Amino acid sequence: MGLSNISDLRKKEIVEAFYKTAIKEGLESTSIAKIAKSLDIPPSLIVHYYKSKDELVNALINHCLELYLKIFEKTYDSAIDSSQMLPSLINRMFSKDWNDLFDDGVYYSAYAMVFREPKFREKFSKIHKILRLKLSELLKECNETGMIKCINPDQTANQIFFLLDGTYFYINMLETYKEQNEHLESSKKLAYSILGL
Amino acid sequence: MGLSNISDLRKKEIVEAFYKTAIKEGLESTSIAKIAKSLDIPPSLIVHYYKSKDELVNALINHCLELYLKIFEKTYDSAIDSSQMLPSLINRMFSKDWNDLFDDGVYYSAYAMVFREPKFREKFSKIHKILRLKLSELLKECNETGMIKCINPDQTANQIFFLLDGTYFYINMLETYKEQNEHLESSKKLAYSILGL
DNA sequence: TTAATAGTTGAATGAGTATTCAATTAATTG
DNA sequence: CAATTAATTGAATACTCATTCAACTATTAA
Repeated sequence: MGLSNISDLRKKEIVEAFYKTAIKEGLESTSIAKIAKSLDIPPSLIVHYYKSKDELVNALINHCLELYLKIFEKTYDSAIDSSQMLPSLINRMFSKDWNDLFDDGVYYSAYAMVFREPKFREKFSKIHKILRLKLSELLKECNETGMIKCINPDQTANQIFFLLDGTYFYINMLETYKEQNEHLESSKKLAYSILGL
Repeated sequence: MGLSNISDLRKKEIVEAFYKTAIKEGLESTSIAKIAKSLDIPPSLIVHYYKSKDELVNALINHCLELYLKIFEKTYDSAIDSSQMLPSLINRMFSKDWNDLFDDGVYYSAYAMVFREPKFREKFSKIHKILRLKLSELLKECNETGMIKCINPDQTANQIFFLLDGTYFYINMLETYKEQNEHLESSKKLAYSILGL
């Protein structure tokens, strides 16, 4: 993480202010002026660092996807020993308080842009393919230790993520924590069943 | 379907123009002026029928959700006989050309509003709960005919939809039709397996 | 036919938008 | 210290936004 000069620091600061404002106001209705106000700087300074709004949105999407990836990587690293890794990962993936680390409102707004901007589509697919690859590799390792018997690790990794994404997609519509938790538990069980754990 | 007077016709016309414009330009960047232009009417006429932008967005979300629900209901009705209903439904749910009936870009943009507008959250959850209920009832019927042995139809219906939503969420990021189809096929198989078919 | 209502128009309002630019201050380098 | 570069400012640009309003034209009812 270089961020040596002021320029890079400012750029990061601006993107983070964008992210925070977008959480409150919504991604599409967050203007350069609003970001500037939250940082108490003139709007022209933001334009100085990001030549256009498009460039700024681009930087935000990068920021979001990196954040998303980091949360996953952190989950991987936190496992005590390798044999505990898979169940530990599944448990954390299907738990609401883990999901709360990231703002879904901004995430889905950014995702919606995938349908009109091919470059965003590529970014999103890249990150999600990386995540699937990581899980797939973990499954292969667990296969070798005899923990699981997974015939097609790539396919299974995909299935687990389908289940994960679909579950969060639904529970975000639900009001009570109780309801959300019940569905997460149900999906977690199904995930275990798919893995043969 | 009343739509007796001109007022109701105009209102529907406006919402549909909103939807079509949103497909091309994106939901959040579709203004009243743009909708008006596409209909070749002055913006003030739109405001006359929908007192505010918020009311207009509300009407669009209703329109989208009704459209979504209708697609499902049509799929239900199209089954030749009741014994064919379940496999026929699953096949159509997990096929891309069926999904293409509805614009996902607009759908996810609307979904993103769920995080800031409780009234939209309620609308979305209502529709999705109806869909799950319908599938659950179908599973119960299939249980009675002995077609399947589903211990918890409500939970199973949820799981099928988790898988469905998660699969579409992912394949929308993918470029090639081939890739998309492979994942849909894989998920369809898992759905069959979950149902014990 | 007259009166009342509903549909439609175009112009105007004020606030907010992204972006440009010249001027000014701060930091860095020779 | 002097010269150069980078960071910052504030004002101004042209444009789009949602919304208002008075005037106008159909349509309908009495």
